[in-house]
Amino acid sequence: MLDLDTFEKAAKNAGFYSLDTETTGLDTRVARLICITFAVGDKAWIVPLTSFAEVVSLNEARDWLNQHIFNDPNLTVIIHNAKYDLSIMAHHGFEIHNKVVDTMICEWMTNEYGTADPVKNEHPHFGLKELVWKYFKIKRDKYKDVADLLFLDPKGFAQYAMDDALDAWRLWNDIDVPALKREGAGVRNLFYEVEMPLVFSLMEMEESGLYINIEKMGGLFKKNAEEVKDLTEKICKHAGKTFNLASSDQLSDVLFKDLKIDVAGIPLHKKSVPGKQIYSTAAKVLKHIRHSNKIIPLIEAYRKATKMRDGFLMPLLGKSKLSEECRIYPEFNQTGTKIGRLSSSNPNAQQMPREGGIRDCISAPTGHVLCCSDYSQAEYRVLAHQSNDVNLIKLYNSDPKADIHQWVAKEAAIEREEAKAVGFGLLYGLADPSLAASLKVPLAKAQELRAKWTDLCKGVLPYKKKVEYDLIRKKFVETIWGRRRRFFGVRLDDFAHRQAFHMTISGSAADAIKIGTNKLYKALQELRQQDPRYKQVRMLAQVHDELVLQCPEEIQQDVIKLVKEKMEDVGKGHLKVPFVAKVGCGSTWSDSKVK
DNA sequence: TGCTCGAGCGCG
DNA sequence: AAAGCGCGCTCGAGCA
Repeated sequence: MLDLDTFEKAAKNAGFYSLDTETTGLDTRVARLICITFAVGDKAWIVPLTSFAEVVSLNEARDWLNQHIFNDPNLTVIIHNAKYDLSIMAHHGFEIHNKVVDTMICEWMTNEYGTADPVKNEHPHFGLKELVWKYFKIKRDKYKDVADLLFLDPKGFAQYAMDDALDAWRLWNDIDVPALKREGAGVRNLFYEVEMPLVFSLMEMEESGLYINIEKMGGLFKKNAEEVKDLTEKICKHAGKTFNLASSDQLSDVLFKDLKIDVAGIPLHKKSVPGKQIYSTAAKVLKHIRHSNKIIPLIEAYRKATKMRDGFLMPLLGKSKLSEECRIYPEFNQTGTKIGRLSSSNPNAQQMPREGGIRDCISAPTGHVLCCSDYSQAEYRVLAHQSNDVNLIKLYNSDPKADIHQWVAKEAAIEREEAKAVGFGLLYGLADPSLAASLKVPLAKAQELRAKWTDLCKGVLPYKKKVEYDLIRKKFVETIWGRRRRFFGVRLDDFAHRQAFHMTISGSAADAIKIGTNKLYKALQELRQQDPRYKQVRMLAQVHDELVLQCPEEIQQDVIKLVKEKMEDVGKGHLKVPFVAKVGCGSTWSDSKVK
């Protein structure tokens, strides 16, 4: 059953092997290994560790594999979703020093739609079994359908486990290697040099989690509960009846039927039918009708308070109380977006409210501080580079800390808020009428502001045109580093134009922070060898242009220096403008941010 | 009870 | 179709 000697020979002969694990759960902090499987070509091996009639002791497996397989830096291990398996393996004492290629990430980089239909705007999936069906038309059972086999039919379970390793091998060799060959050098380089190393930073973040000051958050929760109760009573009194305030349908009836607020200009819901009109009660609508009835500000306050309760206080308190360390453990998904950014979930660390005190409750444990690195105007620096605009390039080179909105405002003799709205709208392709609405100015004024902006930065519109041209000619667009977003089989309308343009900007910024994060991680690994205090410096979270770390209080000044140096060491000698990181430390997430 | 969908809203 | 880009989460409503 074992015959690991033949595995060693085969792996070393090929230079590659694939690995998969079966475990008792998805939480890497508590899950236990059931078995490890390997494949080389069409041969597979299994190391049964628990639950089988005959098992190998964990110590024995660990010693042998660490010594014969995992310590070889010239071997490449193929894993589907390596972050998970490597994390489980690390928890069981395996030390894997092989090169890693992740078939899930490779799939995402070479086809960001995964098994979803690009035309339907579905949420992409990159599951091994779905991909095996897509490419090989092989139907594999889902884990939950074979979990019982472990006891009823161990041989069947073993086969299932080995199939995963065989599938990963096949996916890499038959699909991914040719796909990487077809793609540009940019995609290949990003895959091997950016995304693969990044896996280890994300493992560190997921392992570390975020410490919650439960007492402080409990205080917020108590205050919030009183607020919600008070507002509910007031609103129902105004409405003259009790109803479910969380139901937008019921609220629509109260506002526009009972209270007879004017419906002119209010958008209808999709499910509105001639007999039953349901009007939108979104924040934008409420703001618009705020002065037509005293109930509106109460509803706005109620929405804020319940969003806080249901979206943050309840789930964060619940999760942190489950953990002995008072921590929440957000996941950072490397294949979660179509533009190259990360996404986060369970809970989503990338949507913690800036206002309302949540970030004051996310803190560092005693003796430590949080360290926060924030790229200054990353997207506009990318725009400067991509558009080759002389003024923008001059601006950021003459003053690395320049504020583009301030500069535009001064040069064009407009308000900073106006300049900011125009600049922001430009990145997302905002049309003039919407710009006018958001600034509350006439259309002509909005057009004038936009003209002033594009006149100052003459390279921007031609760059936008270039992206559209590329899109139509090649059906994909690229970031500075060559990451691609494809539009195969998609109508190249204005919507696609906006998506494409935005991807080249935000996607480039995403590449940049990933490269900076890798440089920092590498530096930390080296320092950890020399100075044990650096083992306590941990990456905790990434929020698109921001990186959050935790470090011992006494080395915070050194860490600030290191983080700034490494995060700014992006595109040196290659980009036309510098990247600038604002780095600060503090006892909470709020305090650690540099204003 | 469990599923999907849309509305609404938090973040960059 | 979307009509301002990219995400994930919670709730209500409708359905089986």
